[in-house]
Amino acid sequence: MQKPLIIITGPTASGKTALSIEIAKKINGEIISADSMQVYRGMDTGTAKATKEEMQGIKHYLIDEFEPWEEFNVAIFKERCNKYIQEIYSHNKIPVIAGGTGFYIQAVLYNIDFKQTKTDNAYREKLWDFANIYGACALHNELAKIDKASADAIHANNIKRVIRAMEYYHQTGTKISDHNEEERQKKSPYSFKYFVLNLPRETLYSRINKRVDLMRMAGLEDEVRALMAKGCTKDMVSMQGLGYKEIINAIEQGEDINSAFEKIKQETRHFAKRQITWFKREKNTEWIEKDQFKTEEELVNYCVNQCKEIIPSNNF
RNA sequence: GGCGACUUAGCCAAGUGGUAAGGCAUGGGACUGCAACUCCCUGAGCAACGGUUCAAAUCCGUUAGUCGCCU
Repeated sequence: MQKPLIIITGPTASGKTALSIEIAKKINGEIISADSMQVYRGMDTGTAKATKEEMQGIKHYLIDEFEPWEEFNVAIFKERCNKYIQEIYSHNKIPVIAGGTGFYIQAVLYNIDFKQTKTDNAYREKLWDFANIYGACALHNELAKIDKASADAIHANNIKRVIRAMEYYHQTGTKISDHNEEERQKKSPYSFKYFVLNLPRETLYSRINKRVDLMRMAGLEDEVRALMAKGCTKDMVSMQGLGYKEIINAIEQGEDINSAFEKIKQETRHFAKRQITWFKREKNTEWIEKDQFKTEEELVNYCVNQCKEIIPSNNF
């Protein structure tokens, strides 16, 4: 029998964290964060991490589990997340995945296979060099020779994806396009509820702007300086996080911090838009238009009722 | 009141006689081991009116607005 899984996601600043905690409280759940940046220690205000008090005693997983200089990616996420899901079931609780990284959610929800191979950095670099010397199109042509379907699907300028497709072939001898096709057919092993929290665009954008102002007041700049003092550099994946890369740049280039914060707002708005595009494409989602609910309580109750459809009644 | 400059998409901005570059924003989209990443697509007929010309955003005139200087 398929086990229950609750997913709470949506664009940044839509209120996922608070909602997930309220729901977890009511359905006897524990939360697994699906956020590519909250996994890092020391990155708190910039990632809008929930505080201990806000968590209200609900157990959270995949927050503060890695140092900012450690390697982390979907494959690692999936492995850990699966482990925690089992652990939560063994406590007779319901796993609630909360966070805005759609790719990570997809990986777990559809049990995407990432094979056993490791990232091949040397090979990736070799291809990067090739692209730098001969151009993105030349690299893309190389991909077309080994995997025509991928080359057709990936734009030549998207070097990162072109490289991954080539790396896949290099490591497995099979085409990533075939692999993706297979994975796409998969049915979820879970009985799930996939909530996508949303707000009118205008409201969302003004919440984002306000939130960045609050992060600034809460000392985001100091947080970044502290990370830099610990040895964090802008080429690390963790430092590509919104708010981090802009401030590092401003500090290193000696640029105006005000414009750095304006840039953070702008890029966060762009990010929210990309997230929405992602969730629109996902199947079997339940969109929650937050402004249709009069109170937070009404919203929580609605979601909890929806969850009951897939949760055994002895959990309440 | 006089003199001068300017007026091109939501914003910035090229074009100075041959049928409107570019950037940003906005909106849409892709994404299956870096995903808060990376990448793609997306618009106006040039303040208004009237002239000159085969042809005007580009030249001339009038009007309006904006800015500067002067009295």
